[in-house]
Amino acid sequence: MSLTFEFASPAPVPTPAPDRVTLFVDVILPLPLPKLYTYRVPYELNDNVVIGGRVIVQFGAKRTLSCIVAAVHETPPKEYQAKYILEFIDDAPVVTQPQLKLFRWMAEYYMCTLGEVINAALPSALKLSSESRIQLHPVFVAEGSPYPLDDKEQRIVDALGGEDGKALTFTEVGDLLEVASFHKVIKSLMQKDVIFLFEQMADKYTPKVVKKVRLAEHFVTMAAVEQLFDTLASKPKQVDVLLKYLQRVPVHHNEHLNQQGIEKAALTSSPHLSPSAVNTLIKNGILEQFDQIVSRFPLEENPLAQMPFQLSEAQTTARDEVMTLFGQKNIVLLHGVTGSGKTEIYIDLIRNALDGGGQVLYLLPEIALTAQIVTRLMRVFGSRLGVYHSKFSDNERVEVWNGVLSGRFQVVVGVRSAVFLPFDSLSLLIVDEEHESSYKQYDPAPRYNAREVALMIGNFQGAKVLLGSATPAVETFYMARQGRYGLVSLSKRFGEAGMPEIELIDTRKLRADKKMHNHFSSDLLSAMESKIAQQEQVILFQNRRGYAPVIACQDCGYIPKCQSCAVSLSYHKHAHELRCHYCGYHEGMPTQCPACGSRALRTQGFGTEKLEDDLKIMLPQANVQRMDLDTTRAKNAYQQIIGDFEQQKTNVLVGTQMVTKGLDFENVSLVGIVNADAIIHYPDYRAHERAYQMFVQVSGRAGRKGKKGKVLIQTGDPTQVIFDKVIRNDYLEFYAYEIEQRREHEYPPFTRMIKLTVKHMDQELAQKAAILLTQELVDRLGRSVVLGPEPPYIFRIRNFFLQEIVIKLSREHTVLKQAKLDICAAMDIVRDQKEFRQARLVADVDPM
DNA sequence: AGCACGCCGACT
DNA sequence: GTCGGCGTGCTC
Repeated sequence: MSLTFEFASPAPVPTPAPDRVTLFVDVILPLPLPKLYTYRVPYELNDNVVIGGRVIVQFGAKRTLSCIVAAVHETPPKEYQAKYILEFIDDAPVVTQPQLKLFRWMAEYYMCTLGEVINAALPSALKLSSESRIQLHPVFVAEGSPYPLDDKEQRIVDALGGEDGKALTFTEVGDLLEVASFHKVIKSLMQKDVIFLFEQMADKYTPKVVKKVRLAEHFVTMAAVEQLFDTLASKPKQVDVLLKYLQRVPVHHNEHLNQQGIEKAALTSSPHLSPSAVNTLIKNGILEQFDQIVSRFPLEENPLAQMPFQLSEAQTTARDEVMTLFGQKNIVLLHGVTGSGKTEIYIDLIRNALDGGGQVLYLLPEIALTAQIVTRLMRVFGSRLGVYHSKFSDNERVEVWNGVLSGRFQVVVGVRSAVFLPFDSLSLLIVDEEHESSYKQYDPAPRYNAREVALMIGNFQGAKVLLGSATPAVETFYMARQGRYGLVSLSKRFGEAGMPEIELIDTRKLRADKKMHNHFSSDLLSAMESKIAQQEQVILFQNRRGYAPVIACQDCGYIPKCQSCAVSLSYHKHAHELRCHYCGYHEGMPTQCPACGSRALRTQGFGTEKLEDDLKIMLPQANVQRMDLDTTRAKNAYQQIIGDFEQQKTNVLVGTQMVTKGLDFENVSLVGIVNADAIIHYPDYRAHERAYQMFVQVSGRAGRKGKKGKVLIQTGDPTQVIFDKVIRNDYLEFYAYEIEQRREHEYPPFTRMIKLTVKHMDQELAQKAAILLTQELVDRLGRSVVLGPEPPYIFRIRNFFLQEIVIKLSREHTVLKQAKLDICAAMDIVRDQKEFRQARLVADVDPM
């Protein structure tokens, strides 16, 4: 100890901790990366750390990203120096703890990264993005540049203006120059020190603002108002405006009303008022204009909100049974035939759950989430109801997200992705049409099934889950039969409506007898004719869009195929072009055969478009409308078509799957399934289930409100087993038959499947990679559980050749977990192979 | 996923 | 000779 001081400084007692802890956070980047990344919290900002909040970090040399804080700790990373967090965005979580837990489970279960889950979960407006901007360099502004600038460069400099420091984004520069290669110009300007580049995080959520007006403060007394009218006596237009304002906002009764004012548009757009008078009043300081941030979902308190409706006896019984079963089980399946009034039961249960103070999530397949159902729910739940739909704008989604966080929305009705919303105290989840395959996300990752996710949320949050369907998924019904789920059945239709009468039409026989007219049997045609004559409506179902799936040259047999996919091009008559339904490629319809020059190009097969066309000729008296992906692409087209049909402007609705879902049309008395065989003959184990569900669901559209409906099914082979089950409308019988098939062939629910797809531009390499992958899988899991590799029916999509491997696993959790690890390991081995660098490997857990 | 670093063809 | 193609590897 060598001290140079006279008085020794106090012995270095362990300093009473200066409380200077260094915090680190693990963040989830919105990227498909397998790990979390650790950043350091600037000491002064320790208090700002929020788990589930967003932070901005520098990732790599050039990128600035926003990400979610998943964990906070004090452990400095050993192998590297953590970078600092640049900025904190939120002072409260945007992602709740229960969500983080759920997202971790999803990533593990569906074999993807947390980043991918986060990416799918967050509305993109919550994902800040770095937008590169350029600005004039201060040195250049002061001294100019020693280098000469060319024309393009000068234009950019001009646009950036002088001292005011205006910044342009790259896109803006691109627009300015009208050329794509603006990077060169920017680069050159940067080298000349004329501009510099900076990154700016832009919050993409913009609140909705309305312009409002109110009376300027010093006029808000009776006396002042009266005086005002005197002064304005010679300005009748302005007086009109003021009168209107006072009528809407009776300031003389209550001065405080003035604070809220009214929307400016209410005055300016009124036909009796002059907009310029409004502006004059504002200019003269009599009215004042202000902005107010408003919700995109107007808070209209509905007086009818609590209006009770009467459940039928059957509904009441079912509701009570559900409630009783919830006492013993967390999951209940409500098996109710089409038209049995499940929705009313849901509403009743939701109301009940809300009274208990919990949140409710009500999931519907996309095509079933219609204005019809939303209006109905709005009427009951008013402003407590949030709606989450894929056709919503991003801003609207953020509002729902925030509304759930703030507690404003206690019920959300939504599609698949609504399972990502930040609930933290759900007491009830409803999955309607639980068998629907649209609950499963195919691509991209996470390839989740919202039904399964809902079940897991229920499990995590201690909430009850109600699954509803007229045609439950075989897996679901099995669980109910096993006693794992409660089961409630509703076998009667609501009201007096009976089940429709189903009839098969043997098209093969009729064709031989020359009783087929194009794709219509005379039976179907005459049935349609008579229904239309009786002012009743008809739905025709054909599960194929477009005009014809194939065109062929009559002379040489040539069939136009997609250049990027292994499919023939479908003919779309309206657009007069050939389209690929897999990659979207399209080209004009050729006038002659590209191979032999013949003009004899004929269509083969038929889609909704051709049916619509044929009907217009065969039933000229009918008003025919088509509803499929092609006619509903525009934002409100769907609503338009439904509306027209509802108001009976159309007699016949021809459509794909879309017409099968949850639409209640009271006047439909006939449903025709034009080609049942196309639905049954599908190369996978679920074909029968899907066909059964489809037939029953379409049939369910026939006959409601007391009218007995009729269903005509055209098929080339009426003897197929499945028809028997459909006609007798006996789900149990169908189930009994199907479950045996599943047991015998070891399909779900007796096993759990994982489908691996290998994609490669090179056919041979795709196959080689798949063979290696299979080998690696067999080594780890055993030969018996690995099937394939095999090219799928459509073996090439978007220029990638596909190979599929299916793994059938035991449903035991531990086995499953281990198997997934093994599968990952096997995939990594293939990925690490130099030869297969270009291969893409995708795992799909519980494929549909 | 981007973005940088690094090694081989068609242009000033 | 350089500009630029995209193959490979990393990002706290």
